[in-house]
Amino acid sequence: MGATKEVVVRLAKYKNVLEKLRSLGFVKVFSDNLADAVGVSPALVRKDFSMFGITGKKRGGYQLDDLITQLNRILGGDEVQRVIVVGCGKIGSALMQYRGFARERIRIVAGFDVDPAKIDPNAPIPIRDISELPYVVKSEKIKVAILTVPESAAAQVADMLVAAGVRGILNFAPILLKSQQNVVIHNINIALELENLFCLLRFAESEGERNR
Amino acid sequence: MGATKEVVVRLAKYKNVLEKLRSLGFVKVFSDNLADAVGVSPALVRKDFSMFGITGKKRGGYQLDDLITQLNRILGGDEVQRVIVVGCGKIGSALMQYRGFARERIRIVAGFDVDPAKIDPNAPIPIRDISELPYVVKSEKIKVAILTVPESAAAQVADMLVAAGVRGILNFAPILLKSQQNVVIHNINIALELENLFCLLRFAESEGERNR
DNA sequence: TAGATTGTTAATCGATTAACAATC
DNA sequence: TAGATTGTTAATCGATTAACAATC
Repeated sequence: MGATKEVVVRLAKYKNVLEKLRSLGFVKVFSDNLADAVGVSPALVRKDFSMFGITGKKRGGYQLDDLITQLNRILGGDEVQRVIVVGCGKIGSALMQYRGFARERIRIVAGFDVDPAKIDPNAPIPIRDISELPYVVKSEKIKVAILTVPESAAAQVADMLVAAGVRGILNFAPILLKSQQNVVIHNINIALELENLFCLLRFAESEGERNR
Repeated sequence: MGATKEVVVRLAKYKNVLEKLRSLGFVKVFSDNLADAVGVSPALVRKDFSMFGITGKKRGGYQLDDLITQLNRILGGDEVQRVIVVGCGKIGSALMQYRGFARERIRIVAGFDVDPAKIDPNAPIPIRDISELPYVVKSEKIKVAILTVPESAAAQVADMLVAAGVRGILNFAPILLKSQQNVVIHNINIALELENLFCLLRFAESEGERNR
């Protein structure tokens, strides 16, 4: 094949940029424009497109509407994407209320926690006891979950999610969960990201000295 | 050279795993153990180490204490790493209170916002008006900032941070900020991560069908 | 037309891995 | 000793880019 994860991820980035361009009134784009916006080379943009049979006009670039339609077809389109949040602590609650999701057609349909004080099935976004998770995942056909439980519970809750039928997990717990057969896991480790920033800076500095 | 960003990022992952192993009472590790924990091949672990002059014993693997010391030397070690949060909305506030940072020796020293209602210079972690940002960054020698402002303000505030002397930005606004000369920017776009999960699942499905 | 941009091939580049001698 | 693991070289692999004919 060749349609690796990286390509799919880039396609989604192109789509996001294109939607912004459309709202600005653009009608067409060149591979050059997209390349600049996403931070890749124009050749790669064209290659990514051609890999999925998306073509443009030799001199006129790509029609914005066409392109977005095609990308939606490939990426899974316009349906509202339903997600649950498991672990309603600080970060979990913040994500449940995050306004940026609506624009991307992402809807959080429920939260789950073990703390009885947090349970509130009548809230706009209901918060349920975690024991109800398997039932809700099945009846609502939930495919993707955001995992924001403490580190100590993360592995166990991840297993529970997979057992219930969840196929994609966005993990914020500071533990590396591994993608398995049929389950895609993305790990976001904020402390590690900060550490990496500090390391890279330190490195950039010593590089600078070396070149002086 | 060859010490690319990826290598540095892996070294930090090794270090995290090693610290956990140490707290479990481990005394030595093999490249095999680390490879499993971080999800890479044993050969790559050894290569990464040898690239920085870290050596083990031909039969006995690597001494845990030695290894951690070496990694600390390379990665910038044990000092407390001071960070500011710019934008004290839901996510910004959640991060300011996130308990996981302390363990990684990360300390949030201040928050900034434009909303007068949020300003509170006497809180445990003071929240200041954004106009004070340049002064605080300079006087406290802040190198890294977490950016959690709304999309519409992100680019402008990022410029402000760089002008004030910040050299690393962890950007949560849904906009792709580009790393420049001397400035490292990591973008975490949570909506995009979720979109990617859905896309990858959709892809995995159609792959599955094809192989049936 | 002249100029610009696509689509695609072949070349390049860099990162990862296989493999194995060295050696504990 | 026999067995296991490192350190390193050379081979592989895959992704990216350069380059250019096609063509609008």
